[in-house]
Amino acid sequence: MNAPPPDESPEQSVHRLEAQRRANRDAIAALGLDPYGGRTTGLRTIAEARSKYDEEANAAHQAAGKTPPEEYVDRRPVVKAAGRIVLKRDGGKLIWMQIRDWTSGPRPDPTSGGDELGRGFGHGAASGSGAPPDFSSCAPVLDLQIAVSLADVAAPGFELAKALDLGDLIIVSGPIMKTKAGEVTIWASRLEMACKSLAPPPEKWKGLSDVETRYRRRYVDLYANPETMAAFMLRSRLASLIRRFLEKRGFIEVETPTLQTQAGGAAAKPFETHLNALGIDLFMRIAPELFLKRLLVGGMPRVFEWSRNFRNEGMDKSHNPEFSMVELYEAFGDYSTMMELTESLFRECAREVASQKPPLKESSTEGADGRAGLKIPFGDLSIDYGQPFLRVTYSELFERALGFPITDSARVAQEAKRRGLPVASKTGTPLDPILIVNELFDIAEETIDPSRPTFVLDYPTPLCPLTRPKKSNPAVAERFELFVGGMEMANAYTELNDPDIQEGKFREQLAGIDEEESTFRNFDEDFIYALKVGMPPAGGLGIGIDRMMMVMLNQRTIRDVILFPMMRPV
RNA sequence: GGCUUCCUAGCUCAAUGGUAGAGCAGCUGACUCUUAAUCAGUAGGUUCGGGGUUCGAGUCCCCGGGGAGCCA
Repeated sequence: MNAPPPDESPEQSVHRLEAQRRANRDAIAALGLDPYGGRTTGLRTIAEARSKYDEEANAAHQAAGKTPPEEYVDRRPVVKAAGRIVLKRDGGKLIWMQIRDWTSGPRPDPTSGGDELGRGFGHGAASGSGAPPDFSSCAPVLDLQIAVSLADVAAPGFELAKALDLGDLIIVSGPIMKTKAGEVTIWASRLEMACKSLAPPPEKWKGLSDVETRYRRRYVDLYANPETMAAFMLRSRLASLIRRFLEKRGFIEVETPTLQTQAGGAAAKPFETHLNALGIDLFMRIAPELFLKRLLVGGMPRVFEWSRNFRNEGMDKSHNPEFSMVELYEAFGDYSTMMELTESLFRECAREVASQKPPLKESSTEGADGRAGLKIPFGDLSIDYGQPFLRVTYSELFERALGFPITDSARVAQEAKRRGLPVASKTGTPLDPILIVNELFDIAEETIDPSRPTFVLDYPTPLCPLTRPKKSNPAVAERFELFVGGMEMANAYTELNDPDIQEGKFREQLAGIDEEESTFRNFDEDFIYALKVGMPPAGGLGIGIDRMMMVMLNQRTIRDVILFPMMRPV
């Protein structure tokens, strides 16, 4: 049996659901309305509109009955709000809808009763009258209900309401009142079109749950899944907090080149690109470090950059090819001032997160054993930012985890072989023992308690080409990394400002690289010249913002804290 | 890169190797206080793509695409 031949007309090439929506758009246009709206004034957010509800005025209006006496004045506040239709219940001559805007989010106060819970697009509350809403398994939202009555709405509002589809954006104005069932509602006196939606929305109860589609069509995820919106709203708040925190401490925000002739400041494979105007190859930056230090040379005392970095390496749940890093430098500071700053910054962010209401976070400010604590959930963990962060030196941590000191070269080599780690370079030359130590150090890192933010400090000097060695012990450098939730969060140094030592380290580094690496790693002569001009002693710090957001927003993968994560093209 | 696993209607999901289904969304109709509204009716498919085994493949095998998880 053959299917009927496909209709060749362009109308038929459109999906049937889109075709229906196009027809509804035409119906709206036929009413003399612009399906795509225009500038609108006097709008309130849904949250504001809801807050205007007046109990007394509502009671007076109900008491006035169907045919109110002549002296009766309707005192119910009139509001105007706009939003996306997430539910529509057509009752013949009375049409109910629920609209959503960005103020729809986690309910601010879960104890205030369940009768005003918004529903639709995947986030219902516990069903049943009188049952307290259950915040453990769902994310209730404060959508706003709209009633469009044939008798009360100005023409052609009712015909418009009939032609509306889920997902359309509308503007409604009218008295804010409460229905018999107790739900705050705008009883529409005017209904306007803001934008026709031609794409069918996700399922109204289960929502959009397909992970891939959520990333590829984040715009749908954001409006259909309020906890997604809530997470990114909170990310934005924290970004703002971080900027204010740094500005309060005298740091100024700067911007340095993203396109660089050499990719310095970190050990990572860069993206390559080409500048037609000069006919030269360029690299996307892997770190802003060398430019920010030039600014210290120039006399800027405290600088920070919100830097998008690009690294042409693996992708997994804690790596996206482009990622955000805040890097900062403080003249006359050192790594201990950076440590204090880092700890304060994480604590302030945690405090902000803890001040958010459920259901996004179940945080606690109750400390263990009576001490001041500040706990933020991260998966199965509860990370405490209230207590002082733990501190352990690189060599202590190594010895504690491996059972022998980093100086025991024989056992280091033996252990590396046992674990199948490389003990020689690709060309066959034996690796510096300290590099083997550093391979084994991954094992030590895994022994850090992920629920306690931990500074690992005093890295072996050979691992730190940009860091000043300790005066009391030149074998270790004044560098720390912060670990939280099992991930490396931050990296800081007492910056090396002796141009001769720096040049020596650069040359040493370049001597050890392979052919591939030499295509993008060069000797940065100008940076050395800058150090010759003179850079004040300084502390420098880089914080991996995306990972920090992961632990703050309780998201297990970096893709859930980046609005548009890298995806393979379909 | 290796192993495991997933991809079926717009969405969320079913379907021992034996006629591809449900709920929601859609469409038609009824309904002026609904609450995931309800009721009656109706339409909707390249089962990710290609190949193979088989009387017969959504299901088994191979190749390819995309996602997720674990490992390196």
